[in-house]
Amino acid sequence: MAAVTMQEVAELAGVSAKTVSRVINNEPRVKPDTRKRVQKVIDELNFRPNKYAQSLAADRSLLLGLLYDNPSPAYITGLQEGVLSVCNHAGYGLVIHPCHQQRGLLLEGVQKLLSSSRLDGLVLTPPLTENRELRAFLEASKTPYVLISPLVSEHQGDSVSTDDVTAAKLMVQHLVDLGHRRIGFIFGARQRSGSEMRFQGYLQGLRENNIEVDQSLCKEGDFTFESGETAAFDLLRADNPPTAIFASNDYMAAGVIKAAYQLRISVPYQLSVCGFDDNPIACYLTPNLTTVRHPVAALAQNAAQLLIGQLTKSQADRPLLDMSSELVIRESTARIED
Amino acid sequence: MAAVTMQEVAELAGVSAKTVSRVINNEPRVKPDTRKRVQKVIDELNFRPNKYAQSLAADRSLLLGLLYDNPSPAYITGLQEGVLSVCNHAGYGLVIHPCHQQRGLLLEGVQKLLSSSRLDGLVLTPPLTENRELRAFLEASKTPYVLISPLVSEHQGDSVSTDDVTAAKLMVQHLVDLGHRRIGFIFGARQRSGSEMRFQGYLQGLRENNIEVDQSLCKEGDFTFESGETAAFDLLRADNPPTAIFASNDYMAAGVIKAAYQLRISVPYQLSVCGFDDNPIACYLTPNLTTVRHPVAALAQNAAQLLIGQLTKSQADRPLLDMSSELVIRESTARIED
DNA sequence: TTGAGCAATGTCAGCGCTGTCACATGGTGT
DNA sequence: ACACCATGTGACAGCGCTGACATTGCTCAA
Repeated sequence: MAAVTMQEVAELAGVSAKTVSRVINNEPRVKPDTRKRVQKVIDELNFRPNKYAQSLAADRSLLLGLLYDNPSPAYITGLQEGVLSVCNHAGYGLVIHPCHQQRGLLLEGVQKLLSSSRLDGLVLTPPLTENRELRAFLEASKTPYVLISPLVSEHQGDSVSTDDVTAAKLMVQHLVDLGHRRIGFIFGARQRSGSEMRFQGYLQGLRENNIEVDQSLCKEGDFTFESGETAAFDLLRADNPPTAIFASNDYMAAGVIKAAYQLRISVPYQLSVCGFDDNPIACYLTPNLTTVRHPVAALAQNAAQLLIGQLTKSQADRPLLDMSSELVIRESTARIED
Repeated sequence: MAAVTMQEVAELAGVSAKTVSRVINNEPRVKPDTRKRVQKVIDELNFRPNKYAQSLAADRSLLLGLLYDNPSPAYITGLQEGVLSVCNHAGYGLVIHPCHQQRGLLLEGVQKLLSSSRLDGLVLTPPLTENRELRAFLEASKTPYVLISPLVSEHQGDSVSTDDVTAAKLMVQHLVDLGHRRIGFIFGARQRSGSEMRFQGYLQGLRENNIEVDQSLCKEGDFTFESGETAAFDLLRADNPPTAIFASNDYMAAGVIKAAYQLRISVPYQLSVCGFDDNPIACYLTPNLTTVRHPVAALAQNAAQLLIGQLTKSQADRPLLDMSSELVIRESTARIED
């Protein structure tokens, strides 16, 4: 390995080590000429600054942390890739930290993480974004952080979110366009982010199409498969069942499909079903699921960008990416037939 | 924050910094008495050694890397948690590195990773384990690594694997116990680990039950949903179709379920279907899938343990965890009815 | 009694960088 | 002509820890 050091670069470029340091840190006050010369040597020697020395000397870790306690592995890995891509470009490292709120020790774990890895900042993901205790701790310890899709926007700091209201409205419009007017809705867990927004989108979508809201078509759920199945049984066994069911996420939509199967109701011919999130399962269900795809990686990239901006005080780094969600129409929704 | 340093601990404990260093590194040559006294101060002050200083001084990063290019997010997050749990206990950090073999630049990315993060060792996961170029590079750069579920065992270094042969045999036995004798089999991608072993298990299972192997019941697949669907169509439209289909993974099993649905063959009443891996989708399918669960976290923990042992030359750290797979019987397999 | 041998601890330089400050240079305004 | 400032660069200490080696105080065989 025999790693190249700044010294060697400095000597070869005929400058002091400090100037090399200035170049790699993009400090101003370096003559463009010098900068170019140094950069050339850096490239030639394939020099990479020793992160540990950097961190030690500058007392910053160049590390971000990604905290999560989310049941969807696909969502997690999507976020990871997004954050990582920004980190790599910005010379930061990423420490992932799966939490388990249920099992307690959340705070202790985070505390340990912060003190042992000395992270520069954190990215919080739902449902951790709603953990007041955690937020309070971070505020108290003055740890910079950004939130991804927080429930409430009362937060004074940085956060990024998708526009679930618009997305849900789009989905309702899709169903209405297919001729549906009795559209059932299954809530997600009330305290989790997204739930309420999705419902608002549902309401707005109906309103825009002059469809009266029927409370009996709106059922509680908690984002789990089982809750979707139960809610669907309720809806489908009622006197005047819906011709379409909009579940607030894909897991619940999968439950709806199962309930329909058991009641010998054919999807999509007798019942249209749609979900939300575009979880990988959407493609594996029979029939595969019409749903809404979120720009998970873009969310994560923007969050990381924001955080790094906050850390370096150089806000105007690069423009944020588009974060609009997209309707993915597959097989589970169809024109009404009966 | 005002982090506590070794100096402060040393003064309070009435010893030199070096002795504190000895304690936190578990070096011998420290009087039990002294060790206890120092440890007490460490606990009281909640002292955590500065990793960056440690790394810089000792020229080791205390960092492991986890390389993957696997399409299953659930598998990935499972591995991450396993490796992390060991890392945390051993004072190591983890750097995750999603790769994209297809898009090229794999080697370049790894090279960059190694030189910028100076990882102490790597954990390779399938299908990266089969990348000769990568392995050659690691050997050449003398980077310690362990393999998870490699295809071939010609590897002289460390690796951990599940016993897919036995697991597949268990599955066949389960089907036979339900009365099936014509059992279809769908291969995974030949070059990927597990494929061949699963087939061997299938063959052995049949042999043990004195069932003759019917080549026409064995179809090619490549671990994708579509390949499973296609293979199932082939199998089910044949003259003498199987009464059960054993797909080498859950994605293909989902494809089989879809094919059966389209052919109006009821699962499990007219056809039993089973998968392999216990991917989360197994629980969301209708009917939900009988499959084989792997101890993913245990695999990862053992791999990390092995790697750290290799790095510290102290092999006998702690015993490895059990890595046997387990049959998970759900709704998609049933007694033969016709 | 002595010195060899070892266990337990300390001393000190230095890992590769960055912060601070000092210095050199050249352009301005008066 | 001078002070004054902005710009570009370098010298140097030191971040918190560990490796190599030095030192101390034992024990124990000859």
